[in-house]
Amino acid sequence: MNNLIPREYDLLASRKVKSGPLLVWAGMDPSRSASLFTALSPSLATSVFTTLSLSLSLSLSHLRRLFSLFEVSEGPMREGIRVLNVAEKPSVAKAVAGILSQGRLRVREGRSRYNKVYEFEHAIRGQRCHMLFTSVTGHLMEIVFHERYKKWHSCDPADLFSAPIQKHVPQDKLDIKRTLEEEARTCQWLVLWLDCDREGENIAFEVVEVCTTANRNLDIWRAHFSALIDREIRHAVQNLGRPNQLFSDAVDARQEIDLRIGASFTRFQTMLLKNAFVLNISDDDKNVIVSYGPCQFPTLGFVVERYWEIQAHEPEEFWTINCSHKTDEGIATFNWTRGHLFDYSCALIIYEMCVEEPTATVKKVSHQERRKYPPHPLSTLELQKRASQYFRMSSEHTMKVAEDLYQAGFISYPRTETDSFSPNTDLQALVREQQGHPEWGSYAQRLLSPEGLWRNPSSGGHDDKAHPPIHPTKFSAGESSWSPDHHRLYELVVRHFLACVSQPAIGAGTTVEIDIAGEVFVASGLMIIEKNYLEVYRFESWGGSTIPTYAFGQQFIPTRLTLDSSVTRPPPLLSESDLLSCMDKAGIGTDATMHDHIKKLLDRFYAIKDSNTRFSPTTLGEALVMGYDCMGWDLWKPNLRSAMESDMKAVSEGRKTKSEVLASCLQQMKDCFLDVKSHKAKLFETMGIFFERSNTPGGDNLHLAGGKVRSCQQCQESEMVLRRRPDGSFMVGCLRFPLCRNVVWLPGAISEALVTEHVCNVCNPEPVFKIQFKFRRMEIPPNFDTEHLGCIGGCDETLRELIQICGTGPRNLSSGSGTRGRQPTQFSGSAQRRNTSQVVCARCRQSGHSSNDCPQISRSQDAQRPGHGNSNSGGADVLCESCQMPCTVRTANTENNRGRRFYKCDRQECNFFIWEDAIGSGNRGASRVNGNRSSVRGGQAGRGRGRRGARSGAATFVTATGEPVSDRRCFSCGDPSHFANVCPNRGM
DNA sequence: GCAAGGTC
Repeated sequence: MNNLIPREYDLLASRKVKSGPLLVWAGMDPSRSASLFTALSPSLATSVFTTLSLSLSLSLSHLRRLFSLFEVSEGPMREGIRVLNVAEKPSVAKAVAGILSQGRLRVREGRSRYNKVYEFEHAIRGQRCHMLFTSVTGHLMEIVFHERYKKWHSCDPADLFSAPIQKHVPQDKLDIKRTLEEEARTCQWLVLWLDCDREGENIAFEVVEVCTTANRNLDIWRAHFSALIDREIRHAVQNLGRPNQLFSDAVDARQEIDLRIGASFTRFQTMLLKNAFVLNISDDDKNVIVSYGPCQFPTLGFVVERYWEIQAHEPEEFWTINCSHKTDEGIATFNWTRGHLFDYSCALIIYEMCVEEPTATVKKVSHQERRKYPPHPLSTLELQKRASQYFRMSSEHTMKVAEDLYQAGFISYPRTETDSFSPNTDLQALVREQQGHPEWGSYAQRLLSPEGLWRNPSSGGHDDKAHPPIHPTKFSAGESSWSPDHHRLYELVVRHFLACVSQPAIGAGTTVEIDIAGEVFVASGLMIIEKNYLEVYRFESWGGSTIPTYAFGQQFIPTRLTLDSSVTRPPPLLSESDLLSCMDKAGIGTDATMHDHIKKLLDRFYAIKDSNTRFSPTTLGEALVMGYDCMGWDLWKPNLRSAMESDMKAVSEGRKTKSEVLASCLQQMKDCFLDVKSHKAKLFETMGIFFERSNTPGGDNLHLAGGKVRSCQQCQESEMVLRRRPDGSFMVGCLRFPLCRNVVWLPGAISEALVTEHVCNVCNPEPVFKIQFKFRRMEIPPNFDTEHLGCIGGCDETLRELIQICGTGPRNLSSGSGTRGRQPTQFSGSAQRRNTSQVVCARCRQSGHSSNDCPQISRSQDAQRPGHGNSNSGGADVLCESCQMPCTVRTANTENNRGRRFYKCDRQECNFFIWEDAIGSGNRGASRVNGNRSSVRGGQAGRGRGRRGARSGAATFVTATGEPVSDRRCFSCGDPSHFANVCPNRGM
């Protein structure tokens, strides 16, 4: 036994530890200390302590007092273990220490002002322990490249895939590191209370590294807990395990991959592009960073993809039969169970059948109880989405406000994936707290009363095992220091919580099914009986609508039976809420970082957010995505991140090793990088479509040809300027590109072009400046001069002929984007337009579209479509009544006329406009309130084929001019002997 | 000057 004493003596004497009740046992092997302590007699102990006191300059009386205290208070002497506990954040350290000490604890400052040290006594499995509880603030370490590779120009970015890296504690974490080192030296155990996820496990190993460097004898333990509630924490401390190296390895791999590919691609892109093009995205383009990241790029990809989808959308007309019935009790709107038909003829035949036999027979009446359930408990993602939807707050701002509320103790930890409460949570106590609130206090009181409003919250099925759902933790009727957004967010958290523990809303639903000439229509009504959670959750509503009473077999004539047309619409731009959902679905980012990735898109000028919180790509964002897409690499898609995530999972489960995943992933990404690098001309080319070349050093010899040629007649907002593309060809394009895509392509044989001051005296509107061209002799026929003063306004036959002879592209057009054996992803929109705009239409001889897309053909085809039969617009231009110039056909995008085409004179002073469907109907210039093409009652002009009128419930046919039709013929075959509903050719 | 992940 005595042989232990010198060891203890050495340990203690060698360290300048602070005094404390368990001082003398610091550094002792806990498995042996018990027997040592038990065997020590008071006299022997006194002797030991005397020696120690001399070495440690402590008073003997102090040591005696400590020893006596033990002897008296503990009976048979038991050893005390000094345990260093480390949590991932200060709040967790405080909460766990509070639970385990039951409030009997001491607090002292650590080296870091945020990370305090709590001290208390606690028994772990009967073992007396002196607990020191402190924290880190997330990751303690970061990985960086070795000094040699840190400067951007220190190496080829490709070298970053293999450059040596090191993990170190950054400057701002050194205080925390010192605290850990100092406390670890005095302890025998280290218990890791990091969050129970992969990142938490990785942070745990960072703590282990720091602590064991200071004290290699530490016994390392891991506490596993899923919520900061008594039972969980007490169970965790009595069932300590060991940290999971595999979880940590997975994070190590992710960190290294993220760093290497992020740094390499970012350096490459930035150095390649920022000096070569006039990006015009910041006051100083020199500071621009064209970053790449495995999360930010797929996030951008979602934005661009939706944008392209909208651009590529072509409205398609469809037809619906709508029916309504008005009685003294109200109106029932019946929906056609076929939904809608794209075939006008079919729709019209069916409609004629209905009008022919318009009596509706009630086939089914059903009554059901309907319930609208309250939302699941609040996760971070839902908080962000709802704050965006209800208050238009950005996800980033939401998290800042939530963090403030959390720091001040009003709400629980705001970064959580969990959307179900632990059964041990005292939810009623949380509700009780809110009883005094002037707005929702009475609802909280009712929740706790026996009236039955209470309901245990549902589970959303997610649990990050680290934090509870976001909920209020402290009552507030509003603090004076709060901004309006603090008020809003606190209110959302409280109301959401109260809603979660409430009964669902209950309604009485009625469904009525009717039959008109064999066609089925359905109407439904809903009457809210009990609002329940909707009373407190004012952000949601439940559209209550009542319908008249119907009985089975009842018959009636519909008040309104109309054949209505509408057009398909493109999806809207992605809202912030949509974007968060896309990211969540694809596993891009975490609950704590998703808003960062969105913000990064804005910071990097890759996307903009409009006032409706909808995102569209900037020119730079679209160009980058298009550039990579043209090269055939899916770097902007979520696949890469998903694959990485899958590999991380494999590492954490032991199916793959960290080194295995690192080697394969980095090799793959390096191959990709080298390929992109070798095809950088492609990226350059795409950028050249969107941006002017820069003359600043660092760019190459391509340059903007420059000079205004004319004002843009398409957007009417900007100018058409002469440009030279990276492939050497010339074009005249609108400065607003890509917002305006007006372009005039020029012959490929041009070697030089210069805008002159000569104004064309033929083309309008003036001025159209002529361009001095120089052609390459070998590329034009001998009868053409190499010098030519030309006009792009449409009068120049020479240019037109040379375009036909030489084409518009560069001399050696590459084979396009599929040159590496891999076809690029097909996408519509801008890229397709770019390709087609390089050809000349064989029909109208205009450049910028192929004969397939020729607007003249489109107009002719339009004339062939149903509904255009009587139109006088077919095939011929509509001329402005004022200036007699051809009008431009456009599509309306207003709420009442969305999708409806009209002709408009481009000359602003004319102000001439006419609906396409009004041409020939005698309704020139008349606008329509709705899209009805035919109606039983009160319809407006039809599409030329005829419209329906009504007399007291009986259907009548009228012509476009309103005259009754007496000699109706079958619509399908034209035979006057029968109607379409009995046409023998029907269905052929 | 670069990533994404923690957290203050």
